Amino acid sequence: MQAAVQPRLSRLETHLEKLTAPLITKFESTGRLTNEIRVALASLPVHVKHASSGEIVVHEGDKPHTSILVLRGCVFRHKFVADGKRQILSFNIAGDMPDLQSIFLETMDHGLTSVGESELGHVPHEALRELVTKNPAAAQLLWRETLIDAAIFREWVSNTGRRRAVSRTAHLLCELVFRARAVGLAKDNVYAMQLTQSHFADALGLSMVHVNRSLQELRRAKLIELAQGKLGILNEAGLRKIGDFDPTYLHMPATG
Amino acid sequence: MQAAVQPRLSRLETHLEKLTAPLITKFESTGRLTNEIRVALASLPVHVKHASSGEIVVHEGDKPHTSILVLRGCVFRHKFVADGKRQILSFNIAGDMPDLQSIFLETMDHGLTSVGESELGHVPHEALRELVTKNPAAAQLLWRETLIDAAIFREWVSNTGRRRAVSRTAHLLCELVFRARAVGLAKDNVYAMQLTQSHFADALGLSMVHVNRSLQELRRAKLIELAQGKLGILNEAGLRKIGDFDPTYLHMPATG
DNA sequence: CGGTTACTTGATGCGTGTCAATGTTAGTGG
DNA sequence: CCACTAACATTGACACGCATCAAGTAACCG
Repeated sequence: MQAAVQPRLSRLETHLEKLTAPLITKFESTGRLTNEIRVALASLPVHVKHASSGEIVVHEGDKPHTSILVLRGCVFRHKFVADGKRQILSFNIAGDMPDLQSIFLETMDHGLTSVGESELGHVPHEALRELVTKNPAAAQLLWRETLIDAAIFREWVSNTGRRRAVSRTAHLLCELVFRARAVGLAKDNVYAMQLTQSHFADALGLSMVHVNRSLQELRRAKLIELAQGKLGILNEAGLRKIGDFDPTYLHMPATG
Repeated sequence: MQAAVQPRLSRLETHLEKLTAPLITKFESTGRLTNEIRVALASLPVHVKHASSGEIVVHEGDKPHTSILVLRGCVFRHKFVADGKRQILSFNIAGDMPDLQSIFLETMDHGLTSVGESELGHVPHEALRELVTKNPAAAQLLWRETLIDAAIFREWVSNTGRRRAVSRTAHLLCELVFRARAVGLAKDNVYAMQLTQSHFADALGLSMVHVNRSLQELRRAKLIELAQGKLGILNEAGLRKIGDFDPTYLHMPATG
């Protein structure tokens, strides 16, 4: 399957099995990963590219022929509204495929930008389509990922629509930590991230100034520490309470 | 395939081929519907139930064994946040499967309520899973539906996060009319709907009072007529401009 | 025809945005 | 190693969009 669609080889592609590792790790925790699927995923052609800080990797309106698998770093999806204001739609870390939907939706309805430096695996749609046509189990695993993606959007609609600034901010922090933990990126309740308050503002539908004040309120309440790219959760129960955070919507295997 | 999973028969089920008609009509316009898929969809077992006005059909937290296909009427998805406020996540009309995601996401992260009286087809997950396992083309058509669903959520995040009340309201009206048109439910730019201003408020993250004032502003500007359950678009270009509405996110076949 | 539900209107206050200045930190080159 | 710079974070003053409260009106319904 792979030979037909193999793109130009990068040096890293000689270690194919390693490239989809973050994806496989993620699926493993769900208990849905058979050996057959693992092999199929591991043999997907992946072309690794480096993205620099702030680089727009995919533009709104593009008609891409690959989907992106985040290997290292962090990216975000975004839209622009009429007056130039930006809305961030999701943050995505290692193991996420933030534009997987483009395999069946021709035109990108949003853009994709790298937060800091990141490494992104580009997977040809052709290969993905062949995989999901021939391997229903793998298809359903990927489909499920896009369904969780949608579930997160639903929660963001609620968050933005019906919670006030402090609660909204706390909710986002909870989500980030939960998802980072699930892929082993948040040890000891500390998560290294490079998001600025400006990113938070655009994700939460708030002004940067107000995000700053909301974060201060969370710090004053001894719920979090946040400085120099390190987010520390001091009181998770408290943060979840303020953020009205119930992780059900993340549809993780064993989250109580 | 069907015999194994056939649920108790309702009288209407003797006309199986008619029940998935709204779904098939919708897919036909995309040009992706082969005869084989049509037959497969038409032979899905569908158990028709009537839902009364305001009836909660599926609750948040449920673990359903069927997905719902709207046959007639209108339903909406919703979540509740800590202080009891409600957020509406989508409005769904004939041909929509608002909780299709439940085939792979065990727990409902939102509820489903009927707006007025409606007729809902319940399709067993078992039959759907068998269909999508044996028929990749049908699977991809359904997958694509859930991807469009997600695209609409993304737009709602932007709408709620970054547009002000009047623009937000106009945007929602545009979306409703576009989607109604796509399934033949909005003739002559008039769409019959039973949504109250309260529904709009919960969908837009606004108070009912402010929705009322926003609608008045749109009426004063001669952009819409809205009364007695009839929404009339008087100046579509104007409404789209105010609502900053670009239908790309609906991923319809031929929308300019 | 009385009760209910939806819509409308006005008055008031709060939450958040905007503007503008300043502080802080990290990176850079002389 | 320090001056310079740019990006990010913080603070205060003020304005405004929208929520809330409350009352009233119109439409619908059995």
